[in-house]
Amino acid sequence: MNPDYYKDEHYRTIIHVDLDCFYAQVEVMKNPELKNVPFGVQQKNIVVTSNYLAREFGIRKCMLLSDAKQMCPNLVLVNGEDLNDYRSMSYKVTSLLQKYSNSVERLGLDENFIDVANLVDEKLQDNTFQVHSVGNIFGNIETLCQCGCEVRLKVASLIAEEMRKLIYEELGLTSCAGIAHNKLLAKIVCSKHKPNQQTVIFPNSALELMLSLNSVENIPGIGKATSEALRTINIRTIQDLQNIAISELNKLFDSEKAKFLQNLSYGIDKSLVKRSGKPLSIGLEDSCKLISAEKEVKEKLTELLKRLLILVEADGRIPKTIKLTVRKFDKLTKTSRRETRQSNINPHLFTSGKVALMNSGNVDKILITLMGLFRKIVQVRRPFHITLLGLSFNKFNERPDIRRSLALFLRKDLEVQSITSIENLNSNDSSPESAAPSPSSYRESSDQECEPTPKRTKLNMFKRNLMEYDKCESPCKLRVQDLQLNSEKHDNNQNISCPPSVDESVFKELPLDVQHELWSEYKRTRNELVNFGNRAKRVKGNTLLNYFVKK
DNA sequence: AAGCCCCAG
DNA sequence: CATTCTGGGGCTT
Repeated sequence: MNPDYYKDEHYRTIIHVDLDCFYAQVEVMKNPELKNVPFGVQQKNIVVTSNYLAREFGIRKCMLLSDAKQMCPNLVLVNGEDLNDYRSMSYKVTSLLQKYSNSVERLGLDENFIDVANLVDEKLQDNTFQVHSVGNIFGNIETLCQCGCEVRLKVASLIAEEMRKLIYEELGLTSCAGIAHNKLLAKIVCSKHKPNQQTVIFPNSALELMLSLNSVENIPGIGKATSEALRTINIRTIQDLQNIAISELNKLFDSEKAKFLQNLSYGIDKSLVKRSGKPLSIGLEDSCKLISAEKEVKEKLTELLKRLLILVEADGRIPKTIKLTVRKFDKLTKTSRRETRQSNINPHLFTSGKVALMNSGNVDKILITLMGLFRKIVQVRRPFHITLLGLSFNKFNERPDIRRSLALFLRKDLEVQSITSIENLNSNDSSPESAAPSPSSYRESSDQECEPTPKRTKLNMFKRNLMEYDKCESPCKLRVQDLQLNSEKHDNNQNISCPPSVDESVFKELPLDVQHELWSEYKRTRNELVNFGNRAKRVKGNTLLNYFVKK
């Protein structure tokens, strides 16, 4: 038996929410007449998903159009090649779920993991609260674990029901939920009762749930390549993976991966719910039958680029690199493979809003780089065959507007530009001399309702200013307004890392997006330090971080 | 940092 | 088997 099995801890409480046939639900909202007919969502030659009426005919994910039509001659089809509507609805769902926890991880467009530890603790503080569960329970409940996970999971089942109700009431979408002490089990158990239902699993039934998958390729995290590798040493079933000597797995995978895989087979998953933020890349791709002419390539790229620029504009950030993806078809081997090339782009093309973005001259400039990238992949002087073109923007800077307005604000309203005594900024600090001057322009009639003792401190004003920013409509703002979006990876995914040069107590008081901004700025300057050694200036220029460094 | 591969829905 | 249209992450160079 895997030694980790006896050490598995159940202190976490995780909900997995999965929207029912998501694309199909969005299409019904766009066209309610679809509600009572079997229909599928089509991309090129493929039915990528279908409603439940169609599934009764045997329609399955990624079925060929011709096969689907044979099974269900009356199948109605809607085109789903443009993901915009699905994507925007998806982010609305994530935004709703973020009301329950700051730790929400997106998976694809239709799934979210939520770590509800804090909410569960809150609910358990209330002694009048009668603990019970709602929804389906997977497995037996005769020998439940006594570590305390039972009540947490039951409470989480109530939270999951609230979440699903909210998603239905606010957005009209039905969903399923799985509740467990780790992500793996939450995800698997979620699919045990569908659609529009939820299921909780207690740790004592973890093995039963894993065995119900039958084969290793059904374990989330084990894909085609891994299961093929496992097959070479005759591992097919869950039990095979449980019982194989770890030394055998080490012949195929490094020891960390080997351990990870075997743990999965026991339903053990230590991975944390990662806070999802703004996407790290924004891309579009279009597959096609065959392209063999450079002119055609340029036309396709133009169309893709124009669509992509609209998405990037809506995102609000400034992209730094662009990547071209080409799928080459080899007529001899009858196989295709993807090749990519990327290059930096001139940020000036994006700095002055929509006009600059859609300016045809700028589009042309980007197109020239793209065709340059294309010729790196394809010898255009020789015959070539392309079956897919893709574009994506990959690295981003926040738009400078935010930082500039903050810096301006600070310079205007603070006598000193750098904050030397950080504690004085804390609104909980009651020492009288710490109060900052309060310009009358920031007095508001609604003051009394804001905070118990709304002290006019610099930090309060700083936060207020940000709230004002949040309220305003601006073309550079995200379409997904409420989302807590971060574009950085952090050492600790519960809290945002505090740059060592900044006082942590102040850092924690700052709004999340400012924390992100400070951290990413610190990382940039740190990288410069690495590159240039001691001669580099610590923090240079008129940066946000500069206002918060301890002196 | 660039490009490939693997994972997911 | 992959097929669509994405997006994240890890490995190698």
